Amino acid sequence: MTEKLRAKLGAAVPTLNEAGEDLWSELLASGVARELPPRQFIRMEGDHCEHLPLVLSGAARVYTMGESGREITLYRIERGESCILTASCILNELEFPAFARTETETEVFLVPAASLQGWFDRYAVWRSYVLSLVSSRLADVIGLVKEVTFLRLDERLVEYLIGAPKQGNTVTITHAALASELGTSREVVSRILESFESQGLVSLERGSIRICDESGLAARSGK
Amino acid sequence: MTEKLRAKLGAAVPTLNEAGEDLWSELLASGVARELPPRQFIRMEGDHCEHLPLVLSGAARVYTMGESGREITLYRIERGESCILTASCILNELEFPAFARTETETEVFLVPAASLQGWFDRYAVWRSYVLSLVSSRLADVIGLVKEVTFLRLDERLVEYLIGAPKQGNTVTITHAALASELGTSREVVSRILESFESQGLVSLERGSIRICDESGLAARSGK
DNA sequence: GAGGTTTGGTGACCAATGTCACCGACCTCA
DNA sequence: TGAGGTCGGTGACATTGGTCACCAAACCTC
Repeated sequence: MTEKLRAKLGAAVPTLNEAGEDLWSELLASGVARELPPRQFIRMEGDHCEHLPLVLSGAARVYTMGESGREITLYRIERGESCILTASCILNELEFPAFARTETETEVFLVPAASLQGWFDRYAVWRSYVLSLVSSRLADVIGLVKEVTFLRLDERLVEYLIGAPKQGNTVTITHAALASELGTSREVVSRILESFESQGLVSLERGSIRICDESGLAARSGK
Repeated sequence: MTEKLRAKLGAAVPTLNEAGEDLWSELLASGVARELPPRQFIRMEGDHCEHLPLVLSGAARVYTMGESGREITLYRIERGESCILTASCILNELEFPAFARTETETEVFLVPAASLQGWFDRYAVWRSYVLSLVSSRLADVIGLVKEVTFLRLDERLVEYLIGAPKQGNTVTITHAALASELGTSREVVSRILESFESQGLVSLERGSIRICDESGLAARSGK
């Protein structure tokens, strides 16, 4: 039982394989694995955080929302990562400034907030795990500021399509979801996609977008 | 000499007063104080970082830039803070994703990159200093994404004016500098300020903005 | 296959923003 | 006092993006 969990954790978070027995026994003693359904909220804006979720499989989306209800994705938490924003909140006693929600069925390992600081002080492996996550988030979000401030929506849409997970050359996402990614509205996304289609860059189907001319598409992001 | 420096560091970074002699002696042995003139670049985009600057007095602005040359301020580094983005870059071996530049005459204490990781492993005080800085930056920048994505410029301008450093009720800044704060162009700022003035909310002078009706101004940010 | 739900297409419209091209006022300093 | 730089005002414009109001097609469930 515990063996299985340990294997899973080790596989998801390679860094932890360098951990000693002491950290492992604390991890396994105080943490709990949990299975979350898709679209389950992990955190709401303003939450106080009582545990740190570490993603074993699946993924969660971290996003924020404007008054109008429009959303924008800040980043995703994938296998092996954890909701580091939670960690920050715990360590600085801040409120959580965003929403986090699973996208697919997601297995998480929950670590109680109380343990975090102590581990951070005692275990170098844990330290570097946490710190490198926080800092790469910081870099991500700075990149996002840059995008939002200086790029047009069509350029951002291209970047999304190019970087998105694909089956072959097809991105499976609805226009509405794409709008929530980018922080805009469905109509605007549809309009831009339609113009891409009329230029032969993509072909559209209900619920998915096939990229026909990736280099042509990429060229649109430059200008 | 060293005594003076130690006092200065301790005064600027209260956390360090909890540090033991071991950390102090390393700090003082490997770091160097330096006086920087206003508008001096500390970091350029793409830099590799060789030392971590810790601000003893003065302030630096961290910003990024679009292709057109427009700028947007990400945050400021004030007394006692350090260019934590530098720390992230050092620890993760990334390139620096922004610009950092002093605003006023600024005293910094330079810590060589090579020392950082070791201190981070050995000294709890140093750890919590670094981690709390990184995480509060993350929260700041997430807030910025939210602003940029969901607020209109006039609302953001109001927020800036309300939060800005003032002498009495006067904010000393040029329209062009304000534009660089917000990531827009000077003309747009002038236009909005002019409309504020015509509503009796502010009064404008060359190089400064006097806030006449703070609550009226604040009301404009809501709607 | 009927009815509800999800998805996306569309046109019209307007508000917000960025850009260009000036000009004039003011400031500094040689 | 004259020259050059900084600061800001302004009008005209084009583009971009957000919103509203529908509708129609595709899909799902019973």
